[in-house]
Order: sequence, then C-alpha cells, then structure tokens
Amino acid sequence: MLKGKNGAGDLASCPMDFILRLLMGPWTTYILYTLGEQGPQRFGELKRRVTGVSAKMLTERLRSLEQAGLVTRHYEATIPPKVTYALAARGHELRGVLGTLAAVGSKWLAEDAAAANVPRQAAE
Amino acid sequence: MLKGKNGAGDLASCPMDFILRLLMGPWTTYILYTLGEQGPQRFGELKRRVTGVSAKMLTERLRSLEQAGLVTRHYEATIPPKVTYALAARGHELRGVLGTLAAVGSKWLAEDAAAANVPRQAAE
DNA sequence: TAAAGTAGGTACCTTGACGTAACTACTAAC
DNA sequence: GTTAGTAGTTACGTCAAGGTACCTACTTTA
Repeated sequence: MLKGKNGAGDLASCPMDFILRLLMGPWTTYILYTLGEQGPQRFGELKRRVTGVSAKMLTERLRSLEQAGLVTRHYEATIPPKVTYALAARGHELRGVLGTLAAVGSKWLAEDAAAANVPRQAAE
Repeated sequence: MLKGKNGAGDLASCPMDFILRLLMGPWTTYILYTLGEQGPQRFGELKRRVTGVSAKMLTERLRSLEQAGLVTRHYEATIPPKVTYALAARGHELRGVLGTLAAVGSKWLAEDAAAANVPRQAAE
C-alpha cells in the first residue's frame, strides 16, 4: 500500500492507506502537533513555528489536511488578508490516536535504551 | 518532521518520528497486516501475498521491522534455505493501535461517502 | 543438461517529491 | 518611491527513494 497501485489491499488496509497517506507527508504531524498545542493560528505564525518548512509545503500540507477535514481554514478578505487555521473535530480525534502511537514509540525507545545500558543479567 | 533535519521537534513528536518513519515505508503496513492475518510465513509466501512488492523492498522493510523489534526472523540453513518471518510482541502491540487508526480512517471514509451520497437531509 | 525454486544482494536508472527562488496584489510605513 | 508584510502560486532544479534486472549457490525435478 501507500503506492496506490496494489489493487489487492481490499481489506482493513485501505483506510490505513488513506490515513497514512495523510500523515506521511514530511511536515504533517509537526503541523498537527503545533496546531494542537498552540491553538488556531495564522499562516505566518504557523510557518514561523514549524521551523524550516517552506510556504509551498505548508500550503500543500494544509490543503490536504483541510480536504480530509482535519483542519479548518478561515479566510478573512481584509486587506492584509487574514487566514486562520485550526484543528477540526477530526484533528482532535486524531490527536488522541497519535498520542497513543507516540506513547508506544516512547515506551519502545525507553526499553531499547534500557537494554542498551544494562545488557548484563538482562532477563532477556 | 520526518525529514530528520528539523532539530526543533524536541517534544512529544520524536517518538512519533521514530514510529512513523517505520510505518511510513511503502509496503510496511501491508506487510504487517499480512503477517498478522496469515501468521508466520516464509519470505516467498510473503512476497506472493504482498502483491506487487519487489524482493528488494520486502527485504529492506523486513530488516527495518526486525531491527525495530516488530518482527522476528528465523533462519534455517537447510539446503533450500528456509527463512520464516513472524510478528514479534511489538508487532502485535502495534496491531492494536493500527487497528484503532484504521477504524478512525474507516469511520471518516464512511462519513465522507454518506455526505457525498446523501447530501439531502444528511441524517443517514 | 537445463530449468525452477530458495532467499536474498547489487547495480543501474527513472521519477516525482521536495527545496529554492521569483512572482502576485494590495497597503502601511519609512 | 521603495521596502516590508500578508498569503500564497508558479517555475525550475535536484536528489534520493524505489523499481527493474541480473547475480549468487545449491538442489530437485523434468
């Protein structure tokens, strides 16, 4: 999967494909994380906080996330235009799952570190 | 993140990076799914089931997964060598989380389909 | 004798994803 | 009048990830 050409993953893998394709993008989880922690913010703020991202990438990622219903885009046609992005309901929903995933990752990382530091007696 | 060059994602995003980098690979979730559903199997079987994957990719993915402790590799030096891959404890652990993620994806996909098919009265 | 299957490894080559830079329109400030 | 800031879009170049093809060493089968 994740190549869109398999044609055989007709089981529970398709929604996985959908969701991983979304999160996979280079800055995606970082953007989601920032929006979650810092709350709704403007394009410029987001760009400054997601260190190193280019405007192009940020726009592209935000468009994908918006299309999938993870973030909302609020456009005010004032003269310096003001565009505010916020996590939508789905974004918050995903935060929970991603939190679990991160917790699993943390645990493994900690286990690995422990195994590396105390390889003696190791009840392994 | 997911580019290894940010240097700013020093929060809860690092384990995310670790785990997404693992799952992100093209065929990874497909492989994990197959190993989970079909149980331990040989390289050839896996390659045949994960339709379209090349030996190179499969080997590479399996090595990463093995290194991360998600799958185990059992090598028997018989004359046609027999190599069996199986989900390790971490693999099973991840299955649960990925199941949740897939469920979320399914729900969204269903919601989207419903919204597209019945845009009238929208209570379906 | 030759082909096929086992589990990969290696070399090469393409492609598309990402980064960079320039451009938009409009206004406020200097 | 020129610069900066707003929120992008567009064009272009590059580089590495992934695909394809070929290679191993050994045995069984036709």
